[in-house]
Formats: sequence, structure tokens, C-alpha cells
Amino acid sequence: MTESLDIAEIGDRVRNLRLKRGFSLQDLSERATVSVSMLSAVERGEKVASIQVLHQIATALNSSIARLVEDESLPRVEVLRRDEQIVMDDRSGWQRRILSPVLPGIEFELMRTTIEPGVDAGEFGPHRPGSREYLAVEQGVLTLILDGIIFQLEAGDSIYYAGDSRHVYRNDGESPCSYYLAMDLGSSSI
Amino acid sequence: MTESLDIAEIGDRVRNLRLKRGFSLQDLSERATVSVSMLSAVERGEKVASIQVLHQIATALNSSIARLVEDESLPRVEVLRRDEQIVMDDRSGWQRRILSPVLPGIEFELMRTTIEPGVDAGEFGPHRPGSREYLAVEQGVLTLILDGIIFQLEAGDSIYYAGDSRHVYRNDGESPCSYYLAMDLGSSSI
DNA sequence: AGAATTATTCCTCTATAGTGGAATATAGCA
DNA sequence: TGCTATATTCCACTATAGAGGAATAATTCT
Repeated sequence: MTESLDIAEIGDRVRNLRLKRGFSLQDLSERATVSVSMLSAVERGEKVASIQVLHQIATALNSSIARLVEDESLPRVEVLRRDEQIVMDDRSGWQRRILSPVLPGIEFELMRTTIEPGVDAGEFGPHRPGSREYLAVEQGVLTLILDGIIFQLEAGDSIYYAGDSRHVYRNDGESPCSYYLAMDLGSSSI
Repeated sequence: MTESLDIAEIGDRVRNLRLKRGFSLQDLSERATVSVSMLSAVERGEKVASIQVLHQIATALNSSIARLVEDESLPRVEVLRRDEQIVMDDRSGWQRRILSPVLPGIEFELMRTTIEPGVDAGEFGPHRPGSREYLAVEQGVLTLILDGIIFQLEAGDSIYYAGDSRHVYRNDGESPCSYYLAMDLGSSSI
């Protein structure tokens, strides 16, 4: 989330992407249904496109508004040693460990959860519409309930589900269960 | 990625979010430095905002252009049983298993890689600027080299790194190494 | 219910987005 | 080098975004 939108930089991104795709302004004009003049003006940061026009440009470049507008200010590397990770221990028998650092403007988490046999880790969500979760079972058997629908997942199985559902994680088995969960609360590409 | 931008729907999203935040048009006008008339027109889908104005509105609503413009058309659930997953077996002694389904407009992958002792899985990337990778070591010891910088990661450790670096994965240990990798080639929130 | 206050839409006007064609700049070829 | 073709920027014009204030609608209070 930036305070100020850099119109010139957006123009640079459009031009870079256009050249990378090997398009002339005329090519892009035809694909995007935007005049050559306007494209030139946008690339030089001379005019501010409406979201309609920028959407057309992005689509023609097989990109997205978000990507053309984005501002990169992320760190290059962050190591989280095991003992530096945030751990949530629940007395009822499950543990959640956050494996990803907090990055400015990024709403994403990678985590590893373990659930003891016979333990119900409780209900989560729904998160905001558009959020996505990806889960991979490392060991044991996980019972995952999404909006009342039951999924039984074994070691090695994986599942994607929309984050705006109610989700319950349970270990109905006889041995500990562990899984990795990647949760993206951000937006889809447009 | 939608073919056509729905201006009325964007307006609905702005209004819903504004009401959720408990703002009047006047409140939002002051916060966003956009006239009350323009806000009303945008909400009613009557006018097309420039990206400058929409950015101001999004910022004032503590949201992003991407989120105001996005179109949700993702599946709710997709299970990938172990034997349905795409597996890349390399003869030199490493294996990569894709754990996430392909979703329209989403450039994200969750994968699990195993590397035999003494094996170098090779060099990857650099991916596009803004992409992010999150890696968690499940077992063994992983040697990860990012743009020439060496990181030694043990079971339980995790690391985030920008995707536009050259990355090399190696198992210098005496036992197999496995790790989970979440790779987001998409954009950051704006 | 009526009055006062607040919120939203309508209206007019100015500034600029966006277009099509001309002028200029650049690249490729003989 | 000069010529041709292609790419880009300039220019004049139309359409509309965006602002400020008036009119209308909705809500709150007595």
C-alpha cells in the first residue's frame, strides 16, 4: 500500500512490458482498443489513464492492473529459524507454527500445524472473499470440514479451498497428524 | 483476468466498503481528497474513475485498487490426491511434486521437493520482480544459495526470499532432504 | 408531526482524458 | 548516403472526469 501513485513509473512498466512482448504502439493499440496517442502519453507519464483504459492495456499485455500499478519494496531474504518462529500451542492438543515472516503489504502466511489423535482444532474463518488456502498433509490423516462438507485427507494428499468458507480441522485417527497450510488473504490477479 | 471491467460492480464494492467502515460520502471525500460528487458518481457506476482517483479512494478505505477491481471466479474446493499430483522426477536424484491446482488468473504454486544426499537440484529463477517464495524444511539439511549467498537450513527452519534471485537447492548431508515451497508469482497488495 | 441536521444526488463548469491524423523520429535496406 | 517503411510524438478537437455548490432525500430529534 503506497501513499502516492507514481504515474511515470506505471508508464515505464507499460512500456517495458510492451517491448518485452515485442509489440509496437500500433500493435498494442489494436489489441487494447486504445489509441496510439493515449498509449504513448501513458507510457511517458503524460496522462492519467482511467481504470477502464488501464484494464484494457493490462489485458492486452496479458498482465493485470495490480501488476502495472504495484510498488516493490519487499526485503530480499528473511530466515526464520525454528526457534524464531511464532508458535501457538493449544492445550486441547494442537499446535500451529508460523513459517513466514510478516511482509509489508503482503497478506500471506505459510504455517505448519500438528494435531494429536482425537483432537478437534476448532473452527476457523470465513476469511474475506477471494482469499485462498492450500493445504498439504505431511503425516497422519486429516479430517477437514468446509462449510459442512467433509474431506478426508491422507499423508501426501493436498487440497485447495476458498478462504471464505468455515473450516474445521480434526484428527480422527490414532496417530498424530501434521500439515502445511499456505493462506493467501490477498487478491486474485486481474 | 476478466475480459471486461464492470464499472457498476466496482462502484458497489466501494459503497459496501465505505458503509462497512462507517463513513459518509463526506467523510470519505475528506480522507480520499476526492469530491463528494465524484464519489457518488463512482459508487453509482455513473463515471469511470482514473487510476489516480481510484487509488485515493482505495487508500482512504484501507484497501487496494486490485481488491476494488477484482472479479471472483475461483472454484471453492479442489482436492489433489497424492496420485493425482504432477510429479517431476529428475534422474540426478531429486523429485518435485506440485500440490496446488492450477486456478484461472492465479500464479501460485505449493510444492514439495525431496533431494537425495549429495545431490544438487540445479539452479532456478530468477522469476519476475515482485514474486515471493516461502520455503519450509521438513527433514534433512538444505543448502540454499541465493544470488551466491549460502543459507544452511535444518529441519523445522523456514525462509522467505524474493523470487527474482537465482536460487540453487542442494543436499550436502548424509540423509534425504525434503522441503515445502510456496511460490507466489503474483503481485503484492496495493 | 414538524424542524433541524446530515447524507446524497443533481447541475454547471473547468480541466484533462482519449481520439484521429499530421508531423517528426527511428530503423532497415539498397 | 539516401530512400522507404515503421514507430512515436505532436496537435487540435470531442467527450467526460472531477469539482463546488445547490437541490433533494433521508435521518434524527423534540
